[in-house]
Amino acid sequence: MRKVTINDIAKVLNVTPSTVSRALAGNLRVSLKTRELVKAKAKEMGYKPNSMASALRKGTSDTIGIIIPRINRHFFSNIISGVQEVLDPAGYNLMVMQTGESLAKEKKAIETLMNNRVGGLLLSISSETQNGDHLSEVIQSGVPLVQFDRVLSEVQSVKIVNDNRQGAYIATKHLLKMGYKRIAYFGGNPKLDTYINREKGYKEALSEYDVPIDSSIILHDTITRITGKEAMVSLVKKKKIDAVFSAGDYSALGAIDALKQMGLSAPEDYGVVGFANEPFSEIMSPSLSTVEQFAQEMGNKAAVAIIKSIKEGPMNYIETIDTRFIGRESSIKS
Amino acid sequence: MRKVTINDIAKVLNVTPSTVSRALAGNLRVSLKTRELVKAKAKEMGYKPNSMASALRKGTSDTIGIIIPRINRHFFSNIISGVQEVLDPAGYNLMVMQTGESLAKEKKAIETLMNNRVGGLLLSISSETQNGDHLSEVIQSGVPLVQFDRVLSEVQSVKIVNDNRQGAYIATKHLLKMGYKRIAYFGGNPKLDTYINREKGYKEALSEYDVPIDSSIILHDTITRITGKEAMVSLVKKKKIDAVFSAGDYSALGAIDALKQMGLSAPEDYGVVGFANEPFSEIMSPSLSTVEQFAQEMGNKAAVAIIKSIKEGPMNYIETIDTRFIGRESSIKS
DNA sequence: AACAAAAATACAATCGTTTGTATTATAAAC
DNA sequence: GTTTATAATACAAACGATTGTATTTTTGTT
Repeated sequence: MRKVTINDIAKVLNVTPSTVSRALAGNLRVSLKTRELVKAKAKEMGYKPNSMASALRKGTSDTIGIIIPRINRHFFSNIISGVQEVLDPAGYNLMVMQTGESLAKEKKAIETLMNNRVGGLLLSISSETQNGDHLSEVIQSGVPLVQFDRVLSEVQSVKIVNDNRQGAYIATKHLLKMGYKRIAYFGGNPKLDTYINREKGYKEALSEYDVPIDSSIILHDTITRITGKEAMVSLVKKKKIDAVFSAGDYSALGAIDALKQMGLSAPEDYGVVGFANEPFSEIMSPSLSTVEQFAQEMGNKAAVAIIKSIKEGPMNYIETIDTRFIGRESSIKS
Repeated sequence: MRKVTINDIAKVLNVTPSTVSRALAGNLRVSLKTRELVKAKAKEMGYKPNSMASALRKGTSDTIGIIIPRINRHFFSNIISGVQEVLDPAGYNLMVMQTGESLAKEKKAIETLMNNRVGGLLLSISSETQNGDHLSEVIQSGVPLVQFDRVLSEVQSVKIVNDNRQGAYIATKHLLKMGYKRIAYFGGNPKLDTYINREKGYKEALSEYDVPIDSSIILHDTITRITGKEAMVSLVKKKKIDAVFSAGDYSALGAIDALKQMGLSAPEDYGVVGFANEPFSEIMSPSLSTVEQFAQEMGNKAAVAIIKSIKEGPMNYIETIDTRFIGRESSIKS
């Protein structure tokens, strides 16, 4: 019941293992006749290549590692799906690691993947990660790296990101067009590029409409349903705002919770726009205006980039994916 | 810049590679003194084990494969999360494969994982899968198998499933208690155990309340938002029902879409209960009564089972996880 | 001090591929 | 028909860890 190996095939056909290996790989150094003979025999004998042996000898495998903060987040699971869409037909496998936003776990994940001799590494950093010190091993070893969504700009690699600035800009502009003037900003971790850029886009739109930027209504770490709700209650009480652009849908949802609780509503009393197009944003009532990010596409691009990097050596460029504004009830006054 | 190997350490310390290997593995055959010496030197030299070499020699790896229909589905991504929660601290890695509900892809995934000499296999079958023929290779090779959520009962393995019957039973009973009498059933693929059991639970509750079972209001393959809406429109027009128990939240959402469109509402005119506790079910309006499945817990249990199977050899039992009914606006008449 | 028993380490084969180099077989050239 | 070029295959050494067996060293006993 032992597995059939290349050597077994070689013995049966009275050739050497090297010939079998080359034949199976389609190497032109072995004649067409033998190539076909070997392939047929391999199939007949039920040969299954041992990826471990191959990886050991070659020093690299057909497995690609991906590291993300959380797999059970709509955005990231869609990215994975997009990655596999490309990797699968190309013959690569995917090993998934989660950091749970912890730098320590991120380091461990990188180490594990390196020990497994992955052919390439896809990474979206944890919110704790401040620099690329822990990536030096990856860079030095020559294993190609592709960063996506949350990237460290200091680290040399392909970077695939959303145009967060543009998305936030359009969303904020939309609110301005609808006549809202005092628009709050709810952001996340202010150290992440993602949120830095969303804030930039927000400010840019305000400036364009000559609306003064008021730092007292620009909030950070206000990205969950709970914190969004609390912030909204407070801002409404202070009568400081007439709308919110939230850098996440959850905090936008929280804002709407707050309005409902206070007997107010969107878009009549306050305009609300989120970011991410979470599945619930369309379903909730009022439905939530938001910015759609193309996660699947991001996954596709990251996968294409890693395959290219594997074949042609590490590269270094940034690719930006446009976002799309989706206007819904929460911000469209009739 | 070459990687440090066990042999390098051996040379430096003037011992043999076997001693180093055993020392690093904590084997008592090597003296405490050498063990500590080796470990220290390994650390000093920046030794990183080569998982491939180890896997080749041992014939198995510390990687566990998981096969699911779709990763970007809330339920499954939460299972993965739960699996990793257990696997991670135990030193196992996870390789994730998606079938997209295709049997052909499922076969390929199994082959790939077997070629990668995974230590164990976690599987939730595709909706196309009818039998376990393609699993014979796994069973024969002795690689432990754990099925979860969607399982083939004919195949010998650990099986971790939700108590779908119980969940459906409680949900239907709840509708009956609320005074609804003519309750439709919206199901999925009627060949999957999952839906067979939900239908069973539904019927059981009806029988208990002496409500006759009417096959004209028992619908299969009605599990998406669209099909749920269409079915609801049709049933309401025919005045056949006063409530729906849907085996999925999406079709329940569709049913509510239908009601809204016809100027009707839940729970006043029709009661609606879903299944799955999708994130949107709490957020939508009216909020949706549903049955919560503990995906994370299922993942935990599957992971524990696979580790146990790896250590103690393949096992064969079924573990059932209770579901929990969550009553919300869509079915609670005041 | 001699010997047995136990502990520690060394030796060597092995896992299944891959790949550079050497060798043999075939074809082409004169 | 010999020489040269080319195609096809064989040989053999890796890749890095693991593990059964053999050997050496240490410890204990009398």
